[in-house]
Amino acid sequence: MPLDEPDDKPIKRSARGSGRRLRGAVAHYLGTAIVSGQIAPGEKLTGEIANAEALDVSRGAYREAVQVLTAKGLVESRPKAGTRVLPRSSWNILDPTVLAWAFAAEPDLGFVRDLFELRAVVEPAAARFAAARRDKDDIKAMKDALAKMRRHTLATETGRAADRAFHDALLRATHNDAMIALSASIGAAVSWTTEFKQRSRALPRDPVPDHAKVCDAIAAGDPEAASAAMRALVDLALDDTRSAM
Amino acid sequence: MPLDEPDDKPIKRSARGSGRRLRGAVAHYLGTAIVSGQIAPGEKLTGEIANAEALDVSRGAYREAVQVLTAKGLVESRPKAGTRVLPRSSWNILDPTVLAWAFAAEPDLGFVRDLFELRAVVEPAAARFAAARRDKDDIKAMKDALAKMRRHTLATETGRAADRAFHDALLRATHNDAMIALSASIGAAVSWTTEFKQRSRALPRDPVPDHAKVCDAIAAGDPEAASAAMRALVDLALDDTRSAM
DNA sequence: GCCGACAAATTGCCTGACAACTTGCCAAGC
DNA sequence: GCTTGGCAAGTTGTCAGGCAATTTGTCGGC
Repeated sequence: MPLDEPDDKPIKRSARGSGRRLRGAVAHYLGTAIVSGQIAPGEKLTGEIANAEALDVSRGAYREAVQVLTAKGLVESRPKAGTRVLPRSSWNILDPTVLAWAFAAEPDLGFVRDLFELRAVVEPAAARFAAARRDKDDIKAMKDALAKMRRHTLATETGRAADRAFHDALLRATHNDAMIALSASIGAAVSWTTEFKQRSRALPRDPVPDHAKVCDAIAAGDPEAASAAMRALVDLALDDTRSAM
Repeated sequence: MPLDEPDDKPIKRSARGSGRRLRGAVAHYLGTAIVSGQIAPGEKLTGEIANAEALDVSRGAYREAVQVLTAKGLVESRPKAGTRVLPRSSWNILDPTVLAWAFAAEPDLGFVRDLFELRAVVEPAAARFAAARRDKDDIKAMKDALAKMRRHTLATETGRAADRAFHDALLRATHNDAMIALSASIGAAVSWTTEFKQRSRALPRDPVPDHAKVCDAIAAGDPEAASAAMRALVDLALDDTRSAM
């Protein structure tokens, strides 16, 4: 008589909804565990057969998940040595998925600061490029996002999505693939700083005018004004975030 | 009597040396094919069984390779739909491996321009941060790289490696993980611009003094001077590269 | 004390089969 | 004619077990 199985299947239950396959769930599980520091760099995780069994998945699915981690520079595995967590410096932290793992738990404040600094460097310059290169569609996308921001405020999720969409449209308007690739990372920075502001219930400022100034300068094709307006926007955001912490 | 096998095993032969496993070779093969445009976005590649057989690898190994591509945003695969190449905008173009694939063949000039622009934006700002935050080890790393650049010139591969090491050390000196993560991407930009200059045999300038100025300003802890020196360096590199093309 | 060979442990790869999931067709109904 | 529902087929997704390849650590010899 076979034993019944009172155990929950840990992975199969958790977070299997959003079109994410089984290996995706495993990757998410391991990825968050690593990024959050539960498995420190240099540590070696348990062997494939044991770990796969522990998570109640086949070895093949487990391996595919590990390939994903390897592809993002989180781990490295060699025969007989096992698979080890690599030092933080070799992680692809700007990868959208890794970013999502990092923000799944309460994110490290130092890292949020780093992202914000990157944003402060890139966005004013991006605004300059955007003003020089934008086309009709770019302007439309930015104006649409701006309108949505006006309608729903930053208090609603739709409003915050519109905020992200605005910055995304701006980066796309640079017509520079390298900067467009930074969109996800910078979007994360935008999201989390507004998130902090939101929490402390300190929303002293209406963000729309600042964004509108940037938008207008870009539409007008004035690089210097666009860059300056964006710098002002970022500086204000920095002030607000500082006072919220 | 079994047939002999006159066929070369295409993947197993090619580029299997550098510690790269079989799945790595397959990923490289597919990755370069996609990044170089041989398989255009929107196209769907042949089914797993057929393609795996064509490459003479097992389906499991082939799938692990595809997982890597998926992790880097190059493809997306769903049951019954097959696996399709995603639009360029969703590729993780700044991922070191993707960058390597992009530069495996003759790289797209427009993309090199994009990377260079990103470098021009990030590096002066990074120099500013570095001047404010560098510690003894950072300075040592930069000085070492500089010394190596002096010894072997940019005409040798060791010299170019030292150049990359210099810029890498500079970015690390920012103590900003987000910027450190850009090191690989910016390193690629540095590499390829000097590569162009090298080819056209136009090496009008000794790069060492410019680098030394940056290094000194950072060691002195002068952010403005560091930023200015780096901007000058990048501008000169831009001039040289322009005249080389 | 250094160097080389060997053995064990772990990942790497293979085969074959079945399950799950979509898509696209096709028919029925409005 | 258009929409809607179900149905079937095709492709990826997952499973199981076994063997090969590779590297590390150790043990013996020099």
